[in-house]
Amino acid sequence: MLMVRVAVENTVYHFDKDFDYAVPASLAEKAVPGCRVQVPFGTANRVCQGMILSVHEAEGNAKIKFLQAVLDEAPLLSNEMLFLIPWLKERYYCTLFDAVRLLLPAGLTYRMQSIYALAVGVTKETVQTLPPEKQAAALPLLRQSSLEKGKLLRQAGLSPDSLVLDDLCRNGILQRTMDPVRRMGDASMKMVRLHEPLPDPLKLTPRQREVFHVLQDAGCASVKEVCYFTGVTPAVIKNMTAHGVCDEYEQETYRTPYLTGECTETGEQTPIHLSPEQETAYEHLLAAYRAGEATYSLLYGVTGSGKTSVYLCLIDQVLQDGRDVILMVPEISLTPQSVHIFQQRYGKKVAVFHSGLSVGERMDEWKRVKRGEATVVVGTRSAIFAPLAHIGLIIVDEEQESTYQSESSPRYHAKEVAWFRCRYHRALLLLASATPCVETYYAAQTGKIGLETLSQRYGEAQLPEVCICDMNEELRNGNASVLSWPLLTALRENLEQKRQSILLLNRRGYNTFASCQDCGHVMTCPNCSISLTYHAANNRLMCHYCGYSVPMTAECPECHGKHLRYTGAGTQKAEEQLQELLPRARILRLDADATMSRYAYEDKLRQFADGEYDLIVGTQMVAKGLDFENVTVVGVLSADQSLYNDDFRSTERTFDLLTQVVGRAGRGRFRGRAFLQTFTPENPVFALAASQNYPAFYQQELPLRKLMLYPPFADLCVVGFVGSNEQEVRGGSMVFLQQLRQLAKTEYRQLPLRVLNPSPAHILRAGGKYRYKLLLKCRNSRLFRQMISRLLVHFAGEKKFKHVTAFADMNPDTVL
DNA sequence: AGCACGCCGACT
DNA sequence: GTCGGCGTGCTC
Ligand SMILES: [Zn+2]
Ligand SMILES: [Zn+2]
Repeated sequence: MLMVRVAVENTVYHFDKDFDYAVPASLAEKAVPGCRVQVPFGTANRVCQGMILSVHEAEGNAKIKFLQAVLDEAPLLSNEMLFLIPWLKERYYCTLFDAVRLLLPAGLTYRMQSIYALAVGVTKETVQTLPPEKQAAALPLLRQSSLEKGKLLRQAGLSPDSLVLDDLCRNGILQRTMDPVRRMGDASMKMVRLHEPLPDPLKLTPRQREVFHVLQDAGCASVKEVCYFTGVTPAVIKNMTAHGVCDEYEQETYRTPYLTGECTETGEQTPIHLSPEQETAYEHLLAAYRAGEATYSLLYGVTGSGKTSVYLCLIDQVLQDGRDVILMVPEISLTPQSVHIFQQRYGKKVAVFHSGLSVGERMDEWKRVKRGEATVVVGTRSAIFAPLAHIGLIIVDEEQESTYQSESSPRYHAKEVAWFRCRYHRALLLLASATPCVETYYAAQTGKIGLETLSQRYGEAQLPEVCICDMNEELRNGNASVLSWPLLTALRENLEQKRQSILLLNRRGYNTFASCQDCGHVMTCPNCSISLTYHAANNRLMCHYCGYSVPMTAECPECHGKHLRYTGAGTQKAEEQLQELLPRARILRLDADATMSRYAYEDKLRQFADGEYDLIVGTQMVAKGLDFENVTVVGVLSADQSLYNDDFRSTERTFDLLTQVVGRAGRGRFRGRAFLQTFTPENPVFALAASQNYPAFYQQELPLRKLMLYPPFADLCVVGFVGSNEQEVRGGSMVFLQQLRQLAKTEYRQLPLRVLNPSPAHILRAGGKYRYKLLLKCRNSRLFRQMISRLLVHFAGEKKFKHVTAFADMNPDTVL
């Protein structure tokens, strides 16, 4: 009998596998791997969708059910993708169908919809004998023969999660059928504007008044934006809507400007002149690519060394061979200008993927790639799954960016997926950066992957003058403001001379660390060497990796002075101070995260470039994308929050940021100046960033990683526990730990493993749920993943903890 | 997760 | 006697 293995949509990790189905003779031709199917599943034979993973011949047995329908004419997934599915499941602890969803553009997957109709023989009279609630639910079906679940419940005036319909089905009054429906609807954003006319009298709470003013200024804005600018929660806006002060509505996200920009069919291959250094790197990489085996290299090139030219030359060659290319870039640098470089050269062969695409646009691009019309894919994280058939080269630009790993399940790492694809296609994987992540540089140093270096800045662009501002000194001189004297002076000069400046605030830090005002010593955990966090509740300093804690005192353990202070909260409100200190400056508040629509963001940047603002104040992420002729002063208001964040990567991240800032100041005609403000100027990271010396930073950081057993010398696995009852969540984490210990000392004895005690997550409560976490220093091997997988499956089956969910995340960006 | 099967209390 | 409570176990 002809059988298929199917990844079924309605599974959960703890019982997910490929399920066998028999193929009825009528579908024998159509049932091909890579096609979606409709199958009965579970005791109730609920109809759901699945994906055929493989076809085989086998004996049937009583348990086997039959495929109901094949939903695609031709397979949507290639062989490579079909291999990738179980690989994703094994590495990232997701279900097979979760993996399928990653590979298909949203909008292509169907949603199964429940359609209700009156059962045969049920009449008006039967309905009228029913109790009121049931009657209400059945009445609309006397007028319309069938209705979708949501619509029916709405018409009946019942809540969307009402169970009445199921009851009616059981009583034989209603009949339910499942229908596959295309997930429709484009990416849209919730918008809000003031209601016309406004209610009279207009009564507003202080928070509402803030929202009101923002809306008066802006006319309309996305709910997210309003929340961001005013700091209120969406509930406030909802409340105002309920009182008729404003209206909420959906708006389709703006079509991205650079996708509609015209470009020639084939593009123009203007010749590129490489410097000797670039030429060498290019030749080496080309040779590695030509060798015909999968290869993995790092292109380490200082800021402004012209990595893009090397990319373009390589891409030219790969395309000439008839093979395809993926270029991954961080969201922030996927600007119209950067995309234009590629569109100009490769014309319509370029497909662009990023998070701002509407469902329809994403689908169009996906189809163009699938049909082979686009062979160069430029995009963010999800571009790694582009359905290219003959990959020759994958480039990961700014490879240290943490956005290459997904922060929602499946928590895949795009760089790992890239390596999977390069192995499959015997292609070249090229990671590139001016500040590679320590793990990557280590792999290059130890010869695990190739290394090419570009050490010269292109043209005559010169490094800016860097001023490291000692904020302790400022305090002693009576300056308690957010701007040090040198920075303030520079900003005023710039205003005077009509030049522009950029200031970076820290993203609101979550931790309040303790430092000595006399010697600058920062309190760290003796076990983990990360900064300790001050907890007001018990007046202690705590380590959120291992739970170590000490009482907070005023005495510094280093210099025994009495001025140990905790900082963090209270250093906000920097923006207000800025406006006071520079009353005449036209300040542009900018944020690169999802709070602002892409359109608004590009628009604002253009206004800045046109000189409509004097100063950008942004969070740190903004730093990367900015490149303006007229900007000659760049300042980081406080590098300390980032530097002493309680995370083992905090030094690396801060070095990355500061290096970018310094590397970008003054790229135009005038020499730039960079100001780095800190309470601990003696920290070597500042001098290293000022001189753009990544190798020296690496030499300093690596021994610390080794000593403390952090990547690249160990992998860090976080097991998270979430639930609404704190006791249960805590208990769950303890039981999980016990079972882990048991397995680790018996069956998995050979695994290197160090377990840190379970502890409350950094933000214990989020969204009404309590969260705990367990940290494991391990080696991310197949065997280790098998152990974790078994534990997760077993935990999901524990009746005692059925309200607690556990998940695992390997080397996450932040440790909860 | 969802859903059926199954075994006990309070209703006609 | 039975309707319906939710404990238990399975998903090709
Ligand atoms: Zn001290
Ligand atoms: Zn610790």
